[in-house]
Amino acid sequence: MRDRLKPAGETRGTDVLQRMRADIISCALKPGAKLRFEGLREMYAVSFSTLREALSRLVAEGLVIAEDQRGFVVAPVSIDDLNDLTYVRVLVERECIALAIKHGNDDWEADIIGAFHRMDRLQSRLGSNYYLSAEWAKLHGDFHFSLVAACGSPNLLEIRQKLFERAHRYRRMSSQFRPQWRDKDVEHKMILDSVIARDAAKAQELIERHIRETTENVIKHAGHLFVAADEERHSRAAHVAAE
Amino acid sequence: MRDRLKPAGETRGTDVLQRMRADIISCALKPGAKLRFEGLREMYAVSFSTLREALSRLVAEGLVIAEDQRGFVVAPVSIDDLNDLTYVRVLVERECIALAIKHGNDDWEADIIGAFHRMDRLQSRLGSNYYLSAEWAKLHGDFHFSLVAACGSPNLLEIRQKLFERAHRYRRMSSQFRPQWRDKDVEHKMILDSVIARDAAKAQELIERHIRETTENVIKHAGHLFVAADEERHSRAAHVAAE
DNA sequence: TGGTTTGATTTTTTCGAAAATCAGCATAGT
DNA sequence: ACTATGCTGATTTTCGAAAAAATCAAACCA
Repeated sequence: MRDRLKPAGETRGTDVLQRMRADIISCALKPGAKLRFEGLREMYAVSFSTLREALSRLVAEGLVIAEDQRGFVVAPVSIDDLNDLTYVRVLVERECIALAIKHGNDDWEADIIGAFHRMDRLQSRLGSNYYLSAEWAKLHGDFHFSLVAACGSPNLLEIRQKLFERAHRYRRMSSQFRPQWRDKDVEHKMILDSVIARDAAKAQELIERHIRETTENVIKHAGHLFVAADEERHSRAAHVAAE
Repeated sequence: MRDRLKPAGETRGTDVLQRMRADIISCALKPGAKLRFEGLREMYAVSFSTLREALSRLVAEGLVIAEDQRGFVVAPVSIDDLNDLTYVRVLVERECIALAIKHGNDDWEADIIGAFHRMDRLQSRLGSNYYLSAEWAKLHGDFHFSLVAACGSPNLLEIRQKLFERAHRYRRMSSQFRPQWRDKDVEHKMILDSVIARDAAKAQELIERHIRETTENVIKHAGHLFVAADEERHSRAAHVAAE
């Protein structure tokens, strides 16, 4: 089941990278955990070098931290990190969405509406626990990307994407400790409308609030985990693969 | 001469990464050039895996581009890329400097003045061709970093640093085709003064102009190289190590 | 001629063994 | 008792050979 067909021209290292990224975001690999090669080699069924390459790439994405001569560690989570991440995300997303509204054409609008629809439909189908679904998370990511896709700046979009994925790990962490998510779909619809109406200032305002409120919720519901995860790293950073 | 003493705890891969980054920025490895392993292995005297790791990390910095199953290529240069880079840099640097002015303390100010002094002195010593010196480039980078060092956002600083280095390659390219640099030291002094005076709006304005004017100069003096470099990639992307 | 297949060659990617380094523990010296 | 030193086992890092994939060119057919 793990050995699904490789998309044409995809390298094994790239495949491991993606699986590992997913595992870090889903916290199957816990924040702060030591990443020992022997364990990972079994877990992902690849060699040292391939593993090392994937790890190096994850370091660049900020999901893994490397210390020369003493291996790799899953990037720890902390309130400071989350706040900084939020700060930068607000800056970048505001810029992206303003640019997209300026440059976007009809196709761009159509893609947004389509992405929203897909996300909305799956949400209805899944019921109140939609936010635990990996598939919904994917569509949610697609929707947010569609909003800024027409931004026209490859560099800004790339930066945005990396930040989004790091934030995703925090959202994911909190979603497990939260009885009910707030009405995000209402917010999404409002953002959608403001974008289609080409009201840049309003879209910026809404997206900023969307990001900030999510962060507040994460801290409220999962903040207690952060310190624990960090302590774990210092005490017994052990057996990751087993869990 | 190449095998200088390794700083304690530094890994061979990290060492290669740094040498390669320097070579790409200095265009010893030309934009768009195919990076063949056999050649690089001789050039840097390391094994395939180590090389591969360094390359992967450079991909993350945007200095190298990887295509699965068909190797690595030095990131090409183009006017579009430079313009986009400039756009994002203006956004990021403006934010950084405003934050630094807000949060910086006396030590921060002292570091800036020190960094400017070092740069200024070397500049006088080197005379009119200062901008060709690698050492001056280093101090120039240090000065610009010192301006924003107190910004307080690790994420923003990291993004800034990567963008700065990519832009550095463009500056470097143009510097070889330019008879005389403009009076950057005057601009630097003005930025310095506005920062010490804690005039955020002015500092933002000056740094933006500094970046934009540099870009304009690069395009004017080196723009003709960009297309050529790109064509080269398509036609005969050959022997890099030899040159 | 134009386009496709085949096979040899080059280049990239993967592998696991070997070397280097680190962390923990015991021993010796002050 | 306390720091320094040297061992031992665990872990990371490096290596180059072997496997996989792409490229190039000649041969082939329509």
